[in-house]
Amino acid sequence: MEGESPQRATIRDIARAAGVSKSTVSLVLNGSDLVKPQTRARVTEAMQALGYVYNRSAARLRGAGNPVIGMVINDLANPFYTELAIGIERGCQTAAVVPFLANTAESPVRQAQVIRSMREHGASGLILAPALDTDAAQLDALTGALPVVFAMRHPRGARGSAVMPDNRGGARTATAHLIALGHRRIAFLGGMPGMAVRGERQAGYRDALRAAGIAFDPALVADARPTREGGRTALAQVLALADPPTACLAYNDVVAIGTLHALADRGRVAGRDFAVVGFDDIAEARQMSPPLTTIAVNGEGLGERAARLLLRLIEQPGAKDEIVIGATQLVVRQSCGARLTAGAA
Amino acid sequence: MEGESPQRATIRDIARAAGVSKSTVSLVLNGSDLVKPQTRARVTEAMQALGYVYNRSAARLRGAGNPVIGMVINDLANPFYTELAIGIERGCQTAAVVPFLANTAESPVRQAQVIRSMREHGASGLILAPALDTDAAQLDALTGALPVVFAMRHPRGARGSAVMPDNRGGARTATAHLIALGHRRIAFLGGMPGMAVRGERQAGYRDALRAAGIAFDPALVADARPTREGGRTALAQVLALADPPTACLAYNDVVAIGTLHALADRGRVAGRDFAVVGFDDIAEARQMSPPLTTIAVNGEGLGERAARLLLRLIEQPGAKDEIVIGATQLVVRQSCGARLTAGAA
DNA sequence: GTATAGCATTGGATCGTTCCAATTCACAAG
DNA sequence: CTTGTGAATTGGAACGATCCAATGCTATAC
Repeated sequence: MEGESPQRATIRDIARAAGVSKSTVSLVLNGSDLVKPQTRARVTEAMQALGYVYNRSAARLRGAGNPVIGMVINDLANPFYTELAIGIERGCQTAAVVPFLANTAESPVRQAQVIRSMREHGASGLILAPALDTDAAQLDALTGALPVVFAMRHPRGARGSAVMPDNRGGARTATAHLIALGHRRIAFLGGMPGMAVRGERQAGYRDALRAAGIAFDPALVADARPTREGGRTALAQVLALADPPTACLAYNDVVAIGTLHALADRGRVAGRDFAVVGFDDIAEARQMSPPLTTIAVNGEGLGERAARLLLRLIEQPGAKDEIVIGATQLVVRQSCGARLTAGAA
Repeated sequence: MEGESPQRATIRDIARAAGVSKSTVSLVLNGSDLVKPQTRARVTEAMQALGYVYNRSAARLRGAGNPVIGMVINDLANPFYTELAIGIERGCQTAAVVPFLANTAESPVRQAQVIRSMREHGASGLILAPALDTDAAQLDALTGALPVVFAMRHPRGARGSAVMPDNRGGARTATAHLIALGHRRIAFLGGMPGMAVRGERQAGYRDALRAAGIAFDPALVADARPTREGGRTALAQVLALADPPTACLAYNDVVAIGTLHALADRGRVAGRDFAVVGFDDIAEARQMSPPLTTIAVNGEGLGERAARLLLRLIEQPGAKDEIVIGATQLVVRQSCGARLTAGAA
């Protein structure tokens, strides 16, 4: 088994081996029906024998080949974004499109590198879950004329389409649910000031308070990084108040899970001693003890829609940008205590 | 602001605009010090003005440019693999290498597509956390002569280097720890028959039992998918035994977390009523209530080492394949009840 | 003035594919 | 025997970069 493949085989090598011209090999590669079946067979056989690997770089140079799209995700360590990415991949699978994934870990610098790299590799479109503090002007310069679909966050003023959940409506529903369960002092936990999504969710929270005639108390809003750890510290902060809350809406599920654990640490039972509602409905939420009541945004579905929207934008370069707002749904499990109430009623 | 960039600018366009030849532009792009600073300035300015984007496809055709490597991960929904991916990215960041990430969701079919696609895009090396049931011969055919580093799993007989934790040793240590805490009936929960990693961890488990003179009881081994849900069902299965265990070693942290929740559901306190030890030490383990005792494998560190190993293999094409076994470490938290014992002693 | 450097720049062939226009081929119709 | 037709195949010029060998330039030494 000497000399397996010193140099990558090219279509010329295949052509020589199959006794045809390189043009014919190219036709076979592109599935043209102009090639006689018998010839096609000889060519594919030669490709097999020589271990031929298609060279997309060469093809793209001629402007041919399937489009490549890039997904640039701000935080793959957050299960929600993993679900989003999986949805995007599924949306690409039907079309003959190759998605490339990159994680920016919330770093705008890394984000810039990654976007540049994807453009250099010839990406014909981008799905972007932008890092925090992304500068819209800088981003516009970076993405140039490429079609862009933002997911979850839309940097104020940046050019591009967007797919996002109804943050404000979802938070309003969640808060109203807690109010209906009899709570009056409801905390809003997690997320940092300046995060746009958090702003929207907080607005929904205040909508519901206002509608119920409950005064907004800034002391009940605890800033914290959107992590499990953040959920723990945020809960600790509001429980230390002289007049502590009896319930909370968390910025997202990861934060909510942190508060659930923090409650358990204190020997308090979520859903009985304190009500918790999350946001996102990641797969994990259902597995908690008690299972987490939350607002389902259907991350995979949003990803799939983002992918399809991007594909359409690539197909029709003239198309107008579009904002898609996904519906949300309250999923009542046990961390909010609704079942107890229902049982008592 | 008409006619922004109808066609992507090429080095010829830059050359014309800067009044130099395309060769000079190329030299500037590659940071050659042969170019007069003043000329370089004129060229970079022109690139700025025309919004020039480097075309890697063209460069690679000539065999130039930074290498691209692919990371093919079997399950990004498992936080452990997310940590691994983040480590790999960090390992690439120092070198001027662009990592591309893809998720196979444990599907060998998808894995084959993804590997093919990465080769076609000119990847010069692969880091592969292979899907379950990956066929070694088929994989060899797919990866061809590319340098490959397997992470976590090494399909029996497949060509390539590997970076893996000391599964057997870690499981032995974990089990010995439970035995030292006084447990005699210790379950092994989660994972499916045929999973190589599980086989190794189970071997370590049996090593420790044997060393302590405890008979292995097959009834204490519960198969289940390696998910939170799997952890729940596996625990339920062994707790239903006539002679139930008092402790368990979980196949991995995700499974362990499932068992923790299942215990809480039954009103039992992990670490007091039942001891749980996990495997991997994902970030989440520390956040549990009670915090999870587990075997730390340092996923990010393994990823970083895999990246560096691959880079070396790419540099020196003649280099021998290498197997790296990472040390593991027992991290004692509270789910095993050790602290109680320590307090009582 | 010519020779001798060495620095800075440049033309052109090349990488592996696509795709257009041109060619070959087989065969039926005139 | 020529002509026409459509199917099958082919040669060659691109695409946008790299990089070698060749050239132009400037300044100094003789």
